[in-house]
Amino acid sequence: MPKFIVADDHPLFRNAICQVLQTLDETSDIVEAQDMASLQIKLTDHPDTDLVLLDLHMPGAHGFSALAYVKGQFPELPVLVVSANERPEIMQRAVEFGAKGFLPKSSGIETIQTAIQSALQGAIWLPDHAGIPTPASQDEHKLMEGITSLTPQQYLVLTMLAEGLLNKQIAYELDVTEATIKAHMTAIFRKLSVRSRTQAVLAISKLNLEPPEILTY
Amino acid sequence: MPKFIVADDHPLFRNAICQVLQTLDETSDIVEAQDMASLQIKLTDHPDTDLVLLDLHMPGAHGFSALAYVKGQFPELPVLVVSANERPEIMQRAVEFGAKGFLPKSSGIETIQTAIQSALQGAIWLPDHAGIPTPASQDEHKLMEGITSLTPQQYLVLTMLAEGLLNKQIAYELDVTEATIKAHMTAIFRKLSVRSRTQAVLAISKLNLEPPEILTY
DNA sequence: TGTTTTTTACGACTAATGTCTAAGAGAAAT
DNA sequence: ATTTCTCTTAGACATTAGTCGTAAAAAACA
Repeated sequence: MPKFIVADDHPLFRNAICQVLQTLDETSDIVEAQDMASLQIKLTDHPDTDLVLLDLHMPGAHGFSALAYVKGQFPELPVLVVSANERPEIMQRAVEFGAKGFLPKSSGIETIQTAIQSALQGAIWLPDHAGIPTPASQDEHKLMEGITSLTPQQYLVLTMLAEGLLNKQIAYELDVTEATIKAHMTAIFRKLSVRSRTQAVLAISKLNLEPPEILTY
Repeated sequence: MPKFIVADDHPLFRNAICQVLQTLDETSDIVEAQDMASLQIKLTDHPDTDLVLLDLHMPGAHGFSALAYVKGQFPELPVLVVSANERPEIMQRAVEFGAKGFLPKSSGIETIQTAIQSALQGAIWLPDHAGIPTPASQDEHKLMEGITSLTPQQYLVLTMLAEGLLNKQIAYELDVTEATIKAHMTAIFRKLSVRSRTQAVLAISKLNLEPPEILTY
């Protein structure tokens, strides 16, 4: 009886994935999450999860930073990244950053089944058109490590910073003092190796899915 | 005797484009630029330019913001966007934001010739695989208009802000007072409809080439 | 050439950010 | 039971950021 968490903000696609999981094993225990906040809760509530199917574009998730955060909180938990993105570099990055594989949303039923079973057995799975790996830079890895080391609250503050909110606003939303937010900011800057909120925002926007503009001719 | 400006930071590709321009018309007058700063100079030095071939990833250029800026400074000047990006939405956006067309860097010689001649004659040119237009949002247009209305100095300050520099650092680089940079910042915020440098950075990073995550199933 | 308009520039003032030290409460690990 | 880590807050402090009013310079225009 395998246990899954399906994290995707798109209800239709979440349902579709759940359907496929049912066909794989009738006794599957499936938990759903539609944003990073609920995913956080489900993850702590279900420590015996066998596989997380993670969309990188839910509310509160900023591209690969979401993967880094989950891997940081639950290093042993297998994660299969699910995304509408089809770029080979992105797929390769997912694996490089600790995912068990990358499943494009355009995949057919059989493909989805194969990917999940492969991930459950501990193997890495990538689509045929994933191409040749293009390793991430040293800086990218450093940044991912930094996000990995963030505490849940710090990650939350970072995502709110990435919404363009002031310290004051973040404090109000989280119902804490501005002093607390400042303390979190300082901690975040240290971990991400940046010196200001502006640089922090620039750093995580690099983890979105922007192309490194690889020219070959 | 048509006059061109080829703006691309990649020397090999710039040369390749220039070669093609020569084959089109021996008497072509070709000016080259490798970053936004030099492009600015060349544009003012050569007001009789017939067509600009613009790469959106030169130093000082932040995706479509570079196009917006050029169109703002020289509204009548035809611009053909050249990019390694192959995503249909990006190609359509280029035209929607005022370009005469979009030329993928993977194009063959004949394709490049066709695109340039088409642009010279005032027509819009897009590759076959540009697909169906997916209109930009109201916000995107507002943002582009904002960048269009920036003065040269303001655009420069904005790009340096997007590098994560402090006001103090920008002031030092441009050899002006910090007070001046602050004044520019205020003006930039007004034009982009944002309230802080953090939000300004978030705004222009949206114009890079991020996918609107279009799901079709 | 004279006159707007725009751009660039700056100082003074207020608000927001970021650092440091210190410290209490609670949860989790050993 | 003790240690460790996280989250929280405070106050004091230094720095940075942002607004407003104003003025010189440059460009556009008549």
